[in-house]
Amino acid sequence: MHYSSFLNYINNYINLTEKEIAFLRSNTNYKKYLKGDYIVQQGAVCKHTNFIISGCTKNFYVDQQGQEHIVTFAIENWWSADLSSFITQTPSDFNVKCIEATEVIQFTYQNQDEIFQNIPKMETLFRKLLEKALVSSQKRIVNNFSLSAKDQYLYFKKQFSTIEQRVPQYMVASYLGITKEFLSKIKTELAKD
Amino acid sequence: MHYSSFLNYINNYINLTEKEIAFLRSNTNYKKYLKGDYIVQQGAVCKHTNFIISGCTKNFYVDQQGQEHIVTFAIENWWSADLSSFITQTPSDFNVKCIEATEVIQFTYQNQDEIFQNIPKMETLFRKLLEKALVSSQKRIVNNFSLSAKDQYLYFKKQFSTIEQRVPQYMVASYLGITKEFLSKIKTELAKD
DNA sequence: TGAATTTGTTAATCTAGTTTATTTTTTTAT
DNA sequence: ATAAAAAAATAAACTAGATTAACAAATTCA
Repeated sequence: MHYSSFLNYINNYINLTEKEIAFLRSNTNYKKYLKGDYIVQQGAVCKHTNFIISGCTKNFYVDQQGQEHIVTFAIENWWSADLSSFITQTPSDFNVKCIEATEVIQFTYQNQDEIFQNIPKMETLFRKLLEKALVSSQKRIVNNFSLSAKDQYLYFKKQFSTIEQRVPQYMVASYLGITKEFLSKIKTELAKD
Repeated sequence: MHYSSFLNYINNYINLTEKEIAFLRSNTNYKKYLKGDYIVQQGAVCKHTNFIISGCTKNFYVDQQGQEHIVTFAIENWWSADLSSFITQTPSDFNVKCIEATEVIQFTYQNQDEIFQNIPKMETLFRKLLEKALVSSQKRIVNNFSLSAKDQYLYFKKQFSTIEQRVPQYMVASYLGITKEFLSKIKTELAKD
């Protein structure tokens, strides 16, 4: 039952045979995290890529001044991991933490490798996911440079209205790279309309 | 002869048979651009992914105020395209322009598709490239938020010293998201040591 | 070779966003 | 229901980096 949303998701992109589905199941596992749990901690190796069945996570970096910078949020039907640590299997500079209780399907580096070798369609799916993720990451860089903080907030709200509603405001500020005080100011300004 | 550096590059990652090499050749083509030529123009579809044999390109966005924001540079042995437009085959928001005379091996969307279907190792190679590109894109976002302009410049210089030496300073400023005047200030400050 | 264009510098003034500190509101747990 | 904790709002002083404008150097190319 845990797998149904995962298989549904995959089914949107590619068609798998019964045998391939069985292979996928036997090379992944289900896990449940509580609110506040770390899936990856700065300094530890990111062991898994996680498909989120339910819940919400943040991927963030803590800088030398102890400030938290959120790189990505992830919710249902998204993927969550520290990619840098996962692909190199070396200690991570980032953290992945559950903002809500979160259920995931996870696979290890080795699992992934075997899945890609046995089901090439899955590698194609991942290649396409990565392309999209890179595009939106580059778009975010451009927005940082060309939009005011206010317009960046509006863009975020438009793109991720679900997340904006689920997540405390100070985390949105951290994602946008501004202070919570300034975001608060922006919001009161926007409300005057 | 044009292909030797391309094949060398690929050989660093995967081993291809003679037959596969022949297939790759017949599904790509060589092209030479002059300094100042556009490879992709804002509003046009990005037809090709380009492997750079020699030269240097910039991928940039022109915002509503007419300001140019450089997203990436690319030199020998790198890939250059507007990924967003290429993967969707829809008009681009970005430009790719040659900063120097530039020779490339290029393939179309269809070429790429056929290559991936006939040489799955090539898709694996691309998947891994994309992973690395995404990691460095995310790292750049974090740096934007957690480093001062000075430290961002130092990081860029360390990471891309070749590019820093080849490219006019105002383009480095554009890449860093600061004004050329401010970069000039940073450099004179750094020189006082 | 020298005029035109591109690139880089300096300095004064300005502003978007930060910092710090205090207060208010909302959420959580008992 | 209520105390404690977490999150949000407000406001004043402050700063990293932008803007403008004038000038200087370096390339380019006729």
